[in-house]
Amino acid sequence: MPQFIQVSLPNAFSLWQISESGQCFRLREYEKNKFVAITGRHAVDIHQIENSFDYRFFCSANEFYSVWTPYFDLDTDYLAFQNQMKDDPFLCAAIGEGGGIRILRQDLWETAVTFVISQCNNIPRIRKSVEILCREFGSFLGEFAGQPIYAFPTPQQLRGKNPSKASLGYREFYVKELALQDPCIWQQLQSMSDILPKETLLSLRGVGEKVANCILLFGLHRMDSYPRDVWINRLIRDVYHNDFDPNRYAGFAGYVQQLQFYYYRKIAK
DNA sequence: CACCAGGTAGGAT
DNA sequence: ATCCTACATGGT
Repeated sequence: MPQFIQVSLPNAFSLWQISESGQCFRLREYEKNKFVAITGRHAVDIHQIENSFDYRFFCSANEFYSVWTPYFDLDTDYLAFQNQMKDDPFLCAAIGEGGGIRILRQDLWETAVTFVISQCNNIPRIRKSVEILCREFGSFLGEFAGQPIYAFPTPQQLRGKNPSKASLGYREFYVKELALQDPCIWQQLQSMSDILPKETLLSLRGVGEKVANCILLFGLHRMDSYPRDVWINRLIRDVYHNDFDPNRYAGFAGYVQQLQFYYYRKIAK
């Protein structure tokens, strides 16, 4: 019998919604209520107990607390954020559909690469390209539900390689450039303050305003970052009539953005 | 065969 | 500073 940690996460947590939120590309429901989450070199099998908020993380207690608690931001009270959105009808509706979304702490290097790939692309195809990169160049981590799981390739594993099977198109050049960077920068970015991380990210080829904000939010957990993509721009124009200021949600604007992105795409279908 | 997809770089205005 | 457009690829 494999080792597992059972936890109860009743408030503001939904693996399904997170997997559909578009902030990560390697969280997948492989069977009803069963997910595989992968970030960097870590992977875990998570089972949601039917009709409850109980989850089983198939990993050691040590890994749960050191990796997955920060990854899913389990120590943060998202209901406190939601309570500050009560006077916005769109956000209230968004909470109803996507209130279980969290802002993940993903591996920074992986976040940079995946969001460079995301530009002018669609989410299913981003996932496909990322999986091919992992399968081609990443380390084998083990088997989950009969499927081999591979880590996201390290910069060293990707350096000098030809990732043509991932069909990255014109973004392939940018990914190769990222792999050539001194890997220390991903560490250094963690300890930079103020606007230095953003300036550093913007200096990278293929990283512009929007992708930089995504990396800041999903990789560096800068909760004040508010990435504006085509959906957010449409939303602000058509729903808010160009009258929306993310600064109003100081300290959690990025969470507001995720709720808006998730819900607006959902009702568009 | 058009058009679109979590944009960006480089050049022209 | 703001406005264009090329940039590959795959899916409707």
